[in-house]
Amino acid sequence: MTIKEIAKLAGVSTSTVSRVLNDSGYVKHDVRKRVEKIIDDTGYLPSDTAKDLKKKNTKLIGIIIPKLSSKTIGLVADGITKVLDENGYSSLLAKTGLDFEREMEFIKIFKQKRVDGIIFVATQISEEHVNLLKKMKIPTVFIGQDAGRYNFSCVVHNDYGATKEMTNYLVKKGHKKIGFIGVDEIDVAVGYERKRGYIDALCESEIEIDEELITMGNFEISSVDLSMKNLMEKTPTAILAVTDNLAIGVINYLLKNGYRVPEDVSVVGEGDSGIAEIYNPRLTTIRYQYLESGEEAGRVLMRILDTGKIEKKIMNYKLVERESVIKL
Amino acid sequence: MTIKEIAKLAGVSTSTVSRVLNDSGYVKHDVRKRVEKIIDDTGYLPSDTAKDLKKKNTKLIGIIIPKLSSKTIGLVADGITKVLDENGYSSLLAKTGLDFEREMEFIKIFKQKRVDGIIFVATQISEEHVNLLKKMKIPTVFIGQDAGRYNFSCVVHNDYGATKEMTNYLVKKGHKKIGFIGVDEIDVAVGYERKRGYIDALCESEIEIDEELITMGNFEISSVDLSMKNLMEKTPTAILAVTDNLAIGVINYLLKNGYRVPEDVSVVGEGDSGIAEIYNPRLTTIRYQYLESGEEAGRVLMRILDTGKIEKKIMNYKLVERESVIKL
DNA sequence: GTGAAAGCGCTAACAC
DNA sequence: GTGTTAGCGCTTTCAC
Repeated sequence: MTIKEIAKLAGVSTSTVSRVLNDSGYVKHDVRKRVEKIIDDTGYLPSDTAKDLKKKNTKLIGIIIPKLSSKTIGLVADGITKVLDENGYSSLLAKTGLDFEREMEFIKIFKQKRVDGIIFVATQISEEHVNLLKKMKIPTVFIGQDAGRYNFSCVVHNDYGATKEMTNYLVKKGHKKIGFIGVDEIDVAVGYERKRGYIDALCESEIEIDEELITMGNFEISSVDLSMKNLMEKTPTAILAVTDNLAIGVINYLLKNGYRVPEDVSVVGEGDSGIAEIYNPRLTTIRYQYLESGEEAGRVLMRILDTGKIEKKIMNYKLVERESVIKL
Repeated sequence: MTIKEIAKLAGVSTSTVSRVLNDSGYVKHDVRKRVEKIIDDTGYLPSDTAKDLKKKNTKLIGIIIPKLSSKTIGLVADGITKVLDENGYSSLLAKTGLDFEREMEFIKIFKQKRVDGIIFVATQISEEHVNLLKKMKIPTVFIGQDAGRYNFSCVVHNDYGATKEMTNYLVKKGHKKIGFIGVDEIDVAVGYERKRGYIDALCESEIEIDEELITMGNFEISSVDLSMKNLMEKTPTAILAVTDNLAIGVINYLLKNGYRVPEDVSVVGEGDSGIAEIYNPRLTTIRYQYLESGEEAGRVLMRILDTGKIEKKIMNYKLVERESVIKL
């Protein structure tokens, strides 16, 4: 079914059909009715493919994301698509598994599809990404990592501030030997910024930094066991894990080895990933605004498309007190 | 940048550029090299929009999904996009929030975008969906609900078999008074089929069905509290919840009210949603193949596009024994 | 081996 | 108010 066939069936020209389709220009009432009826009967829907060729924009936004099977990322994605939907944009999805090559490839695919913009949920931003994006001239906003130094828009969480506040909270509860479980600093937000928050908080409280109290996992629960073994030899009274998953791993290790939480060791996480609320004990953690960051990124992109102005947004966080910390 | 400009820069015709772009037809070696160099230098990438207008297919697949912020659905989505990627298809995402109107609307949008096919992650299938899909003539595969009676392809989980097996497992462990927490039967798979599995298992074991042992929640954890209050008056020795989330709600209720799990009451869930493994106690549950169902749906769709044959696939499941059940 | 030209389905001047 | 027509960026006969 094409506009031409509709025109023929209605005994009018294609321009008239186009006019009723887009509600533009004048069409006599009964002609409009007649055309509308035929469109209805045939179930004809105009091809965006053809339309996009004429117009400059596709109303398509590319979303680059590591994976979907994560509550956190899912929330971000829900936020993004919500705003895009509201603004009449469709979402082209690219799942990269954090594979650099695939990320680069998807940017090119998006260019071929002539997306109007890209939202990039990133854990690392490289010079190459940025250069390709600039060469392609695709308006882009990053979520989760600061792209300001590359002169790109971004929506970031206050990883530094949140972790600093959490550390201060632990200090206020009387803890001085606070273990830290972080992740690779290649992930600037979660690895580097959160660690910096922990360290600065201790400095400001004039607690000496003990390098042996600082360990690293990856994002998997099982990855903490080794770290914990070494960590516990230093007898910390509290442990700050940089994600809830890691914190759950810590608690499981502790419980398995005869420690009580929080009576023997206090444990906190970050992320408020849903599990924190129903875990046993309920986990004190940082609630970041994932859904909202997705929405915000959507809005920022809409504005870029409108005005071209780049923006950097820092999202709020909230320390959620529950049952996994004890006052010394 | 267009093919025309590239042609001019290279001093050849657009057809020649097209030939080197698509590696079709003969182009003299040095001409090819020259054109390739210019394409490289300019970073030119051909427009799929224009290409699609000529070709019959867009290599686009629409994915209709209730939301992303669910581990389960995220896994399904990861599976889908994996297979689509491998086959050179891109994913257009439609998040519906289970809103019927939006679902219908997205089908139309997908038609306008001329997607080659649709994968529909559904909790309910209505006559209207099916009729519209047929009218639009878009090859579609449903995930999670049986669309066989509508003559559509689908990939479903064995909800009935799994729940029956789980019930039998409980019976074998010596339980006779088994509470059941289900969901609305509008969701045929989770609501209706799982309940049927529970009932049939009891029947075959010649255990009388006690209607008061059968209650309903929605999918939210908090929704079980009321059900549990009534349920516990009937002093069941085991409770089968139709999802892990519900099971966690059950356990939390039990713990809060002084029961021990599993010593006083055994609890099982379904879904193996990740939390089951790390919860305290670790939850005995059914592992459905979410990721795999997404992959399978992708493959089924690829085959439909190829041969037109509709298929119904039933995925496997596995009973995962952990610590939340005791032998009586 | 390469180029000219038609045409994919639509929109938007422009003419009437 | 409505129709004619050019053209969006590409592919693909068909000539040469």
